[in-house]
Amino acid sequence: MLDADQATQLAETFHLLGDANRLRLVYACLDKPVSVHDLAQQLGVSSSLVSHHLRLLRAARLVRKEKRGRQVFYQAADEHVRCVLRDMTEHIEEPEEG
Amino acid sequence: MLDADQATQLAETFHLLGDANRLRLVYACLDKPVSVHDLAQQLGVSSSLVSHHLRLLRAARLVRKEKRGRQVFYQAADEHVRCVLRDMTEHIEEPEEG
DNA sequence: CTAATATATGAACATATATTCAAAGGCTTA
DNA sequence: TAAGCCTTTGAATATATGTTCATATATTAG
Repeated sequence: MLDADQATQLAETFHLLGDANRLRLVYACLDKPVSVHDLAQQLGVSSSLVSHHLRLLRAARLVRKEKRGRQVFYQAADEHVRCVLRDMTEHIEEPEEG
Repeated sequence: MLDADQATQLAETFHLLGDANRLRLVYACLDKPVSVHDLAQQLGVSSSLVSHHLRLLRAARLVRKEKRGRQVFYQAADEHVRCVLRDMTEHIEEPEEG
């Protein structure tokens, strides 16, 4: 079972992936570190918005930060994150059953 | 990579798990069908609220509906759902690294 | 039929939150 | 030092959404 605190923390983590831009951010740096500027360019949004979102993603340890000179690179935190995205992608690609 | 439509659909699915009550609903019927009334009682919320949430979860095929007499039983849709929840639970239980 | 139980639905509201804009830090080069 | 680039931060706003309440629909019992 799941107590209330665990449920809240889990939900908060899922909530972060529940926004299209944030989800695309995680996807974009799933396998390699990417700078904030490049992430913004890939998504077609402002660096400010990217930074706001990355802050939240990092707080939930969904991405990791790595500073290189004046640039900051982010990448998906661990294998769990990759696995969650992979499974959910399979889920939505599954044809209707029943 | 992930196109905009896929990202939106994926995000919408994650978004549904991003609410503590909805998440607890899925958890509560992860391994067996549970009636709306029992779900409401387990979570300590109204049947109305449960029904609202189940409708959304069902639309995303996160849960399945099964009618028995005047009761309606719901259960988690498939193995992907169970896997996503398991992986994310492991993620939040992981100790801080780096 | 009426009564009772279980579930679903619709509207209304209070709250949360994604986004934008402006400005500030930090680091590198000249 | 100053200038320029990259990133972060804070406030303001428009929108989305979880919850409640009242009501409706369905199914069973008497």
